[in-house]
Parts: sequence; structure tokens; C-alpha cells
Amino acid sequence: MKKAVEPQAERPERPVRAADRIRASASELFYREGIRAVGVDEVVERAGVTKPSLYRSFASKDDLAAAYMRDYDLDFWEKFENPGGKSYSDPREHVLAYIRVLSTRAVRKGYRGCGLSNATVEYPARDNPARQVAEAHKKVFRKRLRDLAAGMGARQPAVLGDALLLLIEGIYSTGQQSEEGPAQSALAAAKLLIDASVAKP
Amino acid sequence: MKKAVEPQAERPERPVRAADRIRASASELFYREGIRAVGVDEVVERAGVTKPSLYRSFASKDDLAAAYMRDYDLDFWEKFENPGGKSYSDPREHVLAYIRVLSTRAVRKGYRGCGLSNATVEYPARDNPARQVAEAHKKVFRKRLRDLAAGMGARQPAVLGDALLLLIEGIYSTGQQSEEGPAQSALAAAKLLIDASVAKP
DNA sequence: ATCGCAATACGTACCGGTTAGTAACATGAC
DNA sequence: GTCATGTTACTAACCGGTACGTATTGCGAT
Repeated sequence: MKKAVEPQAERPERPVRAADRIRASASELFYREGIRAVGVDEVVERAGVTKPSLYRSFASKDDLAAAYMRDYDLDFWEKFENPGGKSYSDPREHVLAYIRVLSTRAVRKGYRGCGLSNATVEYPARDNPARQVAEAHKKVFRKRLRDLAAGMGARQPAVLGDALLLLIEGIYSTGQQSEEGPAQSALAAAKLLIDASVAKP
Repeated sequence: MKKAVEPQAERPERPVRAADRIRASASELFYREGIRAVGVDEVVERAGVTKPSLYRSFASKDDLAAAYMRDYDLDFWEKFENPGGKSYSDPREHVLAYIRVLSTRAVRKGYRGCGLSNATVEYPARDNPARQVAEAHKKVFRKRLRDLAAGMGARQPAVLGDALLLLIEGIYSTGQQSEEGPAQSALAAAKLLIDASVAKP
């Protein structure tokens, strides 16, 4: 049968590489339960593949964790640059929109914060592959916030950028400590912070 | 030789209970490397005792972790209520002093953030004994900050308290992600936040 | 004082399960 | 045939936890 009988729409009838299924399953499990808490057996079981398939695509569990970090990083930037699916030209509105969306998520039940920040907690050793990806990400994120702060016309863009970063990391952290946490005040705090940093008649 | 040859001072030749040595060694190791990363063998080895001694005083590793959380909680409140060894009557100066001391520590090399926050990252399950101690602590901490914010005369004490909490948790988090991180701007951010939140006639 | 004895406090040696990782081979699609 | 994958089986290390034996101490009875 060369002419496949696809009912509708050209569906490539998913080969869906084992490596991709593993990445997906690892991302879900590592994020929800933590990297150390999840064994490779659990990852492959949920992916519906077998262990050798994992080790054909990834040198080690650490290597898989690093891949998870890279996937998370990609995902993050999409969420950050287009908060709520919209794009923003005004830096103030941009940051506030991200914080609005984020803090809404953060007060919901099973919220688990930022996967990258969590990984640095799980792996204090600087030479850990996953941590290295996370550290690199945070460096870029910090710069991005400083640039946005500069775009807002802040007197001290570095201070405002850092302040916003601290606030955001605070949301990540407290969001997973309890529901109904301080994240609900984050948006108001951010506005206060920004307004106090820009104006000055 | 009945009259022991004590060189000087009546030393009770302290027994130093095994349980105490275990608590101390667990606190150090759990904080520095994370709870999951440290095995009970490592804990007892560093304490100079043996495993059964651990399990005579603690029902399980989880139980030991909970004890570590309680010890950490005690330590925390001493540091928070007397930042830099001094006591404060003015709530604004009090909070700012804590943030000053904290952010100084947070930009140093091996900083590992808040042991309680870290534990909630390592143990997402609500029924984990260590996490429960951490959650209870954070609830109290949040209330304390709201009370201090009220003492500062904030228009919305809940918002200012939460904002300060987010900032502080942000320091914990970013402090362990990199040296020279955003924590260095925390003090300035806190001042901005407080000043923007108190009376404005 | 000293004997007897039990409570206290600790160590030796071990167990069973889990973990990351691998080797060797089979199978099905193109 | 070759490529990606599954199957099975294995390992070596590690991990939390325990059964059991032992030294030291405190103390009442003699």
C-alpha cells in the first residue's frame, strides 16, 4: 500500500522518535517531581520506550537533565516574550503582562516554580551539566530585564532590572510553597517599583 | 589514679550525645548539598557515629530532615530578629538591616539560599514531614513581614509585606544561582518599595 | 565498699530493594 | 541491508533501615 489511506489531512502517522518521547516525558516528570526524585526507569516507562533507547540518545541521566533544561529555556522565552500569547512594544506593559500571567499561574494548586531555578537548588555543584544551562539562562534573563528597565527610562536600569528579577524569582519560589501566597501582590509591587524608578519630575 | 590529671578547669568531659552530633552534621550537609543528595551514611560518618545511633533518635531520614528544618527555623528567627547581632525598634530599619546583612551573604561564593525554601523545592509532596515544617515557617514569616509593614505605616501593609517577602525569597534564590547576582540591588529596591508604600500626603 | 543488675548508649555486620548504566540479540520498516 | 527500536538480562554501587551484641554507668541492697 503505497497510497496510505489517511482518513483526513496529511498525517505523517507519527514516527515520533523515541528520543523526543523521552524528552517530553522527562520534562514533565523532572518539572513536577524534581530531577533527583525521578529515576530513569520512570522516565522511559512514561515515554513508552525502553532504557537502551534512552542511553542511545543521551549519554547519562545528567545529560538528559541538561536537555530538559535546554527545552525549558526555549519554552521560557516564548512565554516571556509573548506573555498571554500577545506581543508588547512598551517594555513596562511587557514586564507587567508577564508578571500578571505568571502570578496568576503561581497561586494555582500544583505550581512548581521555575524548572531552571529548581535545578540549581537540586544541584549545587557548579560543574553539573544541568546547572550550567540554568546558570547561563539566568545570566541572559538578567540582562534582558535590565534592558527592559532601560527601555522604561529608569534612572538606574540595573537596579530596576535586578529588582524585577528578584520579584519574579520570589514568585517562582513562594508560588510552590503555598497556594494563595504573596504572589498575588506581585503585580502591585512591580508597578510600585517601576513607577518609583522612572518618574522624577 | 583516682585524681584525674585535668590540666585546668573542671571540665565535665562532655559526652556530647550522638543525636546532637547527628543533628549538627545533618544540618551542615543537608544545607550545603541538599537533602536528597546526602545519604544517611554520609551523615553518620561526618558525625563520627554509626547508623543505628541515627535510627535510635530519628524514626527515618525524613524525620531527620524534619529535625533539620526545625533547627533551621530556630536559627533563622535569631538571624531575622537580630540582624547583624543588633536589635531594632523601628520596623523599617529592622527589615532593611536584615536585607543588608542577607544580601551581603548572598553574593558570596558558596551561598546556598534558604534551607527551608530549598526543601520545598526538593520535596513537592505536601505530606512530606520536612516540607510541612517549611510551609509552616513560611506562613509565620509572611505574617511577620506584614506586621512589620503595618508598623511602617504602609497604606496597604499586606502588599508591602508580600513585596518584601518576594524580594527576600528572590535573594535566597538568585544568591545561589551565581555570585555577583541581583542581590546587590536588593537593598535599594527595598527602600524604593517601602518609601513608595508608606504615607504620601 | 562492693556486688548485682538493669538502663543507657553505642558499634558490627548485614539485608533487601533501588539506581544508573550496559551487553547481546531480535525485529520490523523502508 | 541498515536504521531505529524493543527484549532480556545483567552489574555494581548505593541506599534506607535493622537484628543483635557490647561497653559504661547509676544505684539500691548487702
